[in-house]
Amino acid sequence: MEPEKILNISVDCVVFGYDINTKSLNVLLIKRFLEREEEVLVNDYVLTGYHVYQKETLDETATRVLKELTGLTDQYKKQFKAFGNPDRLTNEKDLIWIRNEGFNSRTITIAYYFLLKTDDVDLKNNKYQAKWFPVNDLPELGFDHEKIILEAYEDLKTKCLSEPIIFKLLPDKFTINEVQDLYQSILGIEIDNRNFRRKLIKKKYIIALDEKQVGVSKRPAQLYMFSLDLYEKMFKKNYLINI
Amino acid sequence: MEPEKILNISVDCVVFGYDINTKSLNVLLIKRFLEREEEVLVNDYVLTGYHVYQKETLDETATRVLKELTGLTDQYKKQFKAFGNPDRLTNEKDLIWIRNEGFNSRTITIAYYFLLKTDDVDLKNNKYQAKWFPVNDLPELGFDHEKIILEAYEDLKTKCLSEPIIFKLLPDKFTINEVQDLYQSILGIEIDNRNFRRKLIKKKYIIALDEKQVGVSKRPAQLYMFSLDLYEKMFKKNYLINI
DNA sequence: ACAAAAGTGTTTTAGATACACCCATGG
DNA sequence: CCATGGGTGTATCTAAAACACTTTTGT
Repeated sequence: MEPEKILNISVDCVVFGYDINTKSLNVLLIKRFLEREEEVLVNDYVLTGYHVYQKETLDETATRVLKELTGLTDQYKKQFKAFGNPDRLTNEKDLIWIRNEGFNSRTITIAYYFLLKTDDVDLKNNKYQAKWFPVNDLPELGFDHEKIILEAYEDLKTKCLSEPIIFKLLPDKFTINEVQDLYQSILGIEIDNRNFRRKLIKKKYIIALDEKQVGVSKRPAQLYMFSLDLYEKMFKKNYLINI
Repeated sequence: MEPEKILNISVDCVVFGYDINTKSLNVLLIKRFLEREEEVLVNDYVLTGYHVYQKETLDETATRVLKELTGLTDQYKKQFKAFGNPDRLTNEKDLIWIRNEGFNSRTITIAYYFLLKTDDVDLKNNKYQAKWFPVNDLPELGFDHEKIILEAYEDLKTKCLSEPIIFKLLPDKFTINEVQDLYQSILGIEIDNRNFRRKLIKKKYIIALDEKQVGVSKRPAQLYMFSLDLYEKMFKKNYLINI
């Protein structure tokens, strides 16, 4: 039997997945489809989310939602904002959907985002018809989910400049150029390869491995890993005022 | 008649007020007191907060709460986190209080913080017995409000390094040393006056006025103001990766 | 041998840091 | 005239920015 739900509080999850091959930052969305008497009433995409249970924390709800969608646990997650406008679920399709599902139109959602690798998710036979979309090329979205995604993206852009969360989007072993590509994808900027390379290699917590890429069709690159342990040991808060 | 409340969703407000005279960053707290048959059951402090109304946004709830407590409107506010652990209101005093007030023990709160000047609030005859406390010397707090305050403070510390929100805590006309004192209070650090002064004066949106302090007992200092307009005009996002 | 991506150095410029004394004013 | 806080200048160092060619490898 399902635990008791809180009917007016949900958690919505923006699942960011980086595709290292296409160099694309993607968002995982599920299909929202409803038809009646041959007529398609609702046909768009939404974030995955669910009501909070009476006996769980918000973090637990988020973890549960991700696991239900992808099977994954222990991924980086961040609660970034609550959305609670009274009109956030009130466009026509949303009302049809809500009536059909029987939940509260005045629902407040606590939004999280997750950072993981597209490759880690197997979407074959996904029961929600989940699909990856580039964050810069989203489909038609239900509810206020476009807004939620864009705010998550903004937070990610800011945060990746000051915290080493970028490595959550990459495999354990990566090349310098892959990190650069990722920054460029997220931030939508061009970075000078020489300067970037020097800067990154200088960090003591970016560790050169005794390994190179295998199975690439051109010159294989040096592999590196990120040591969270070393990062935290040497972390020193700097109070640089930059206004 | 009071609008309909959402019984399990509240907004709590961390009201930061800077006292330019004592150079103290303070938090405004209200008294929580309950006695029965001569026995004091609850006697501590809490944040101000209230349930969200059915027909208002979360921002509107926060604004309303601040107005009710201080009479002030149009102050800088920021929604910074939602707190929703099932056990967040379950220590003994909290349960007594909740039973007495008749609200839901599984309440999720959306926490905001406000930035203003201690001087702008008149606490004479305040109906909530509101009182300022230095953020570094808080009294005994009910619910999970100490945690909420500390998280708000962390967010403020981070944010004041990269956004010009510091000026929300100062009068319109201020001296360079007042800004320095404020940074030092918030961050708990010492700053070199010459370097700080040079750096601040160089900014084009820090405007020297044709005015000096009046009524001070020593050499009056040059007054400056902050131009949000100029700041926004010249604002250029920098993508400095600092991990 | 060639295509493709990996990798490499130097110069300039901007800003952070460190540091100690004189000055203007009100009392 | 003196106590107090306001205000000032320079030298060093670190890191960012700008910039183009050579090397390695798989095919």
